[in-house]
Amino acid sequence: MDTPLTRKLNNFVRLSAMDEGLIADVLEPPRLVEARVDIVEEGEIPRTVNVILSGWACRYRQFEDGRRQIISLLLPGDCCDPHIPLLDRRDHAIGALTQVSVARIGGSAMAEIMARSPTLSLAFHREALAGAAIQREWTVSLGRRSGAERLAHLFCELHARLRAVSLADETSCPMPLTQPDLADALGQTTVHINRTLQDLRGASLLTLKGRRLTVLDSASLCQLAKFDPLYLHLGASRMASRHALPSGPDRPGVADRLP
Amino acid sequence: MDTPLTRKLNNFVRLSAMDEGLIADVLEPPRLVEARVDIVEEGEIPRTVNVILSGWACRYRQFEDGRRQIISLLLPGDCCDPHIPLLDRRDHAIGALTQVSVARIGGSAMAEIMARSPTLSLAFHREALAGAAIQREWTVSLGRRSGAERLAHLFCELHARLRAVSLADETSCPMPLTQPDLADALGQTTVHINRTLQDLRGASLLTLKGRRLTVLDSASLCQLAKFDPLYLHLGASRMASRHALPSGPDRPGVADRLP
DNA sequence: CGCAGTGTTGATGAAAATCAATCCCTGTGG
DNA sequence: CCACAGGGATTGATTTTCATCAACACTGCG
Repeated sequence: MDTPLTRKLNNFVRLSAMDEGLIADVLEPPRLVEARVDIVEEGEIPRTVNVILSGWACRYRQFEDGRRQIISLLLPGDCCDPHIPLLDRRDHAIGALTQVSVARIGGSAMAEIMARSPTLSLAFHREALAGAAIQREWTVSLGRRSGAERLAHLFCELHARLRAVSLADETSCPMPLTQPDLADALGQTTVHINRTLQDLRGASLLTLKGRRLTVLDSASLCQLAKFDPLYLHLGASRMASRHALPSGPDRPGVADRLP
Repeated sequence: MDTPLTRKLNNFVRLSAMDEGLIADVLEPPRLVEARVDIVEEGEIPRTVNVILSGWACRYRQFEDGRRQIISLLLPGDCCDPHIPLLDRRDHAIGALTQVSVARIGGSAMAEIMARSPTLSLAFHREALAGAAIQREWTVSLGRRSGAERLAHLFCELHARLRAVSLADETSCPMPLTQPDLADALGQTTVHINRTLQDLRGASLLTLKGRRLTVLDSASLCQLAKFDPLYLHLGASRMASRHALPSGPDRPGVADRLP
């Protein structure tokens, strides 16, 4: 069966038909969650794994004073913590950004297929490690990348991740995030995101309209973002590493085209 | 055998004497790494797990233009990625911040003890999940906490983590990080860290001298930082949750004492 | 002694937040 | 079909936070 989950896991290990069958067996019937509704709430005791089948969600944390930080973005095929049932309580919430279809895998069913198929076990482990690597990259972005670099980097990442589950073409992909969403993901304000976005458009790096992102100048965008797809661990084979900056700090540089 | 590693894992599950013995058996003889030297380098193919026995290290990433971001801090008892041998190549480096003593566990030995002892397997898994949770919290800090909040939060976290391995007392702990280190961890400049530090000292929240941090007003520090130790998943039992903000956005607030 | 890394200070400028209006879609109900 | 509501996008003016630049003091150490 071809689901975003199997497509994603196939980036990490080649799954056998039997593996895919095992997954299909344990995936409970999906439920729909409307945009802005929580899929799981903070403080819950985790018992099941949730898999995103369609739509976008995010982990987030909100302070009492209203400040919100999106901690990570969950795209189709992503599973919310394959191993989370091991922990005590959830320290963050997961919310739907668009309408989302999620399927659960019971904690014990999960343990069972991991025990049954070493390949699946490896796949889920790698999925988790890749997720951790993405989280580290976000730390780098928030800590040391400028506004324009952050935005560019996020777009590069999302495009690559969507390609890995066949939801993007060579130069464009869906982009349902609103500017407030982008602001909360990148630790900035919507006003500032808006202006940075205009800079990127002005430099002819991309267009963004109708909830769709089109990358006009991939090489420059990657270079500006210092985007190196290695951290996604999606398997060198299919990664368009062609734009991975061949380094050399001294090149024309898009930065000149930005204000 | 009592090592920082077993002390740390005991926060997640109670290890049997046999489990501790298994660990002792697979820990290779430690090696010393001097401050500012890499323990593992970016791009390496991971084969072994490294455990910090003493000293502090960090994951970090450095751009060609000199900007450096410390991605996470590794304290005694922390292991650098118990499951990392599953991935292709390292996307970041790990460097020693002080002189560090590290012991390796061979990849196959690791797999073997995990297979042999379900308790150990669970412990290492939880260790990894707790590490991921810390990484998420850093994302929140870098994205939405102000300079003073960030610094306060980091100090709260480090103090709690050190307590979990019996390296801190009730109100103080070693703090070998230099101001440049703090700056690279918190995504700011050393000048700004210096000034923020003065604010925290000025508000009588802490003292920091001779590479030792002393918390003078733990409740206020936690409140300022919005520090909730839940995310460390160190086991409710021993966590000093007493200062976990009982919430209520309307209280005196230390913030008033800061400039 | 002198050096290097660290900590500190002041002056200045850039990046981003904040405040406050619009404007513009898009879906909804009359 | 149109008016309306509401979220999203955009703009300008202003303030705050933080970075940058440039000294200089302190400390441990060869």
